[in-house]
Amino acid sequence: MNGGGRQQPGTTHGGGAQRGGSGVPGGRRKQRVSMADVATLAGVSSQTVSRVSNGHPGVVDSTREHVLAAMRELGYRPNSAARALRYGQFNTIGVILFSLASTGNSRTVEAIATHAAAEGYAITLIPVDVPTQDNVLGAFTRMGELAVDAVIVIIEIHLLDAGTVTLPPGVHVVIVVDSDAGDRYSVVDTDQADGARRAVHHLLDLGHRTVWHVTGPRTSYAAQRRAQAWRTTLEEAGRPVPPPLPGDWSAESGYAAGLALADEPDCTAVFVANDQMALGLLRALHERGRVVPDEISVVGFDDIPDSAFFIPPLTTVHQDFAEVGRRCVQRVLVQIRENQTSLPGTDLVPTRLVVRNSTAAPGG
Amino acid sequence: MNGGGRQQPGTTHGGGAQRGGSGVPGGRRKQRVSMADVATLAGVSSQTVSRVSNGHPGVVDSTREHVLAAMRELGYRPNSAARALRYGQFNTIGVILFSLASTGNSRTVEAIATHAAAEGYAITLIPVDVPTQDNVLGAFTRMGELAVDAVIVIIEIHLLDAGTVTLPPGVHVVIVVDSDAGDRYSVVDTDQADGARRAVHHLLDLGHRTVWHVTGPRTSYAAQRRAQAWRTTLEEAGRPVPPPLPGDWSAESGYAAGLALADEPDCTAVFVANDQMALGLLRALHERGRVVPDEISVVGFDDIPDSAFFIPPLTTVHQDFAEVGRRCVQRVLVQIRENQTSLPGTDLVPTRLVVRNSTAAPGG
DNA sequence: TCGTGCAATGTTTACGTAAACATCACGCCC
DNA sequence: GGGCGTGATGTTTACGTAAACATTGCACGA
Repeated sequence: MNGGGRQQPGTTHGGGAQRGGSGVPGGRRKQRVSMADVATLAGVSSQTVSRVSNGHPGVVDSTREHVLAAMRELGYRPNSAARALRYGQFNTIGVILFSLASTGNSRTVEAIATHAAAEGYAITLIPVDVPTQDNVLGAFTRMGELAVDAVIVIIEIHLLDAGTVTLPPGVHVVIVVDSDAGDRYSVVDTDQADGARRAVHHLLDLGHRTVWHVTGPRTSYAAQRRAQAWRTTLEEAGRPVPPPLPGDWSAESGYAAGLALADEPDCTAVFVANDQMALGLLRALHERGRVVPDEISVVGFDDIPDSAFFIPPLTTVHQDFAEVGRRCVQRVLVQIRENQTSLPGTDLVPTRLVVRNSTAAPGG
Repeated sequence: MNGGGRQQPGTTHGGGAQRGGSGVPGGRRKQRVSMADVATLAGVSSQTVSRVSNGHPGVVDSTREHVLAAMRELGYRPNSAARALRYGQFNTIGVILFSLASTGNSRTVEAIATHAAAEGYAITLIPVDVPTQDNVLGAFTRMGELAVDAVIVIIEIHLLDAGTVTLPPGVHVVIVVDSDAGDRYSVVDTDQADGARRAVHHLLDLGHRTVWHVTGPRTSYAAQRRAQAWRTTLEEAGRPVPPPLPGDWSAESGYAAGLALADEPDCTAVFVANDQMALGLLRALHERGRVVPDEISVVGFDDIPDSAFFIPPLTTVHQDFAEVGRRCVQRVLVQIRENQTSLPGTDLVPTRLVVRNSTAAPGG
């Protein structure tokens, strides 16, 4: 079979870069090595190869060695398509997300991928550029076709919450991040409310009379939670609640809010719903000659790596995205293994406040 | 990790047990609807269902309608495992990457995912936390097992370049970003040298005598390219070449470089190898009372969204990550379709300079 | 000595799909 | 009007794996 007749037309410009790997017969081409090939070489049945491949007991050492040697020689690799067909599962977790652009999402996805890999699962990514019901549903359909074993949804919308999108029944495990659908689905999220509370308390504790707020987009459940907690915390402390300034997560919207805030003589403290907006806000205040933290204190949310190098270094609420990803995978695996469609409940990952130089007592 | 049994949901075998569903959406289990089921309901053979499913001609309209109706009624979805087994391909592209943490990587991956999806391909992600040869090789092995049709590698290392890692022969298509292996593999990359040249020329054109440089990590080919182009451009202009300051992409390393640079009275212009380091550098200069751009001009690289809101807004080299991702997919698909192992050559995506407020004529 | 029983290995089969081949019905031409 | 082509549909088979079942061989006890 070596150098078999079905070779490709010779366009191997690369000079057989792949030839390096020991004498693998055949070379490129599809021709995967199957168990049958290994079995033939090792002089056993393919079932024995299967047993060795899966670490089943009941194979004598000498036989096992032969098989392993044959596997090595042929460069055998199990065919996951066949395996998936056999078992009805792919060892793959699908991830549907809106965008990788935000730090949070990409960090979460990375953690998901890492932990999934550790458990022998690969992840399949489907981005949904515009989160309409159709698109989300389409993504689910694709996931179904791809026969993933579970789907993790990372989308900041209320489609799921509003029940306008019903998750298709074919996919029997779903986990949603950033959603309040905890009663119906399995949800993992950062403890948004707790983080916001910490931020506001920090500012109040410093002596500020009240705290202004720049929100995230209305469509984000996380943004809503943060705003809600900000308001509640102020109310519980008996402080006045200034009108929230609308933002959309972008530095630009933070900049706009900063310009507006610079003209508010009363404002001595701001809680900004994420670090990027805080960056824009800091620049606006700087441009307007408002000194942070002497005149105005600023607290962000996320603790992106850069925030320690803002001017001034930003006090912010740290989100543990890696932990969120880890718990997503953990939950999903539990559900796969127990073969449950859903495991309702919300799993909140705690936050912590990172105090840097953007906050101080008022009138400092 | 052992024994007691490989957690079969025992009931699933031995017959109809897999029909476990309780009718409720979500209560169903495996419940795979196969072509045979559709065929039975439609009163045709499964082959006819296959023909309808794949849009083959030669099916009479009335029959087709029956089949489609049956599909709808049963919620039929093709099983990609079986399909993959049949065809020997998965319609999946594997992506091996070092980290999603950098803006560039996550944007590139997002673009890859988007364009792949448009072509009917899903992407499977495997992160390699520590890019040792073993880990990279392991990732390839996993990819092989997953039966992806192609692999895109996004790793900033020289393992591939140095030839210490030989890409396994089982996977017949490979594209590498950020590598100089263009002679052996198919490479798509931003035109690093061109971007760096633009940055340096911009500063020289403003009247600066020379330009300092904060580099990326030594292991990054992109960083090397930028540094090389910086040096060459200065030399060609007959300017002195100051000693480069080492960085590692992080804002922190940029901060350190900034502190060092603040003490260089000669320094009037810096080209920083990425925006994050520029952020740290700006803060260091600010702390030391060195005014940007009046005393020192700064140019970054990447044009991350935040850079427009640095203090001052950063002049930087724009990288089109989306385009890089798009071309990766395009190349990979060409290779898959032509069934080539490799399509050597380097595809460079151009950059452009975005001038903001961090640069000015010297002594301004 | 011959079963017995168990451990090691082989054989059959099914998973869902689709190519290749087989059949069937119908209408057309000589 | 009968052979025959053509288009519509059915049947067989293979893809690679692994559970279920079948077979072999050997040790041990009666």
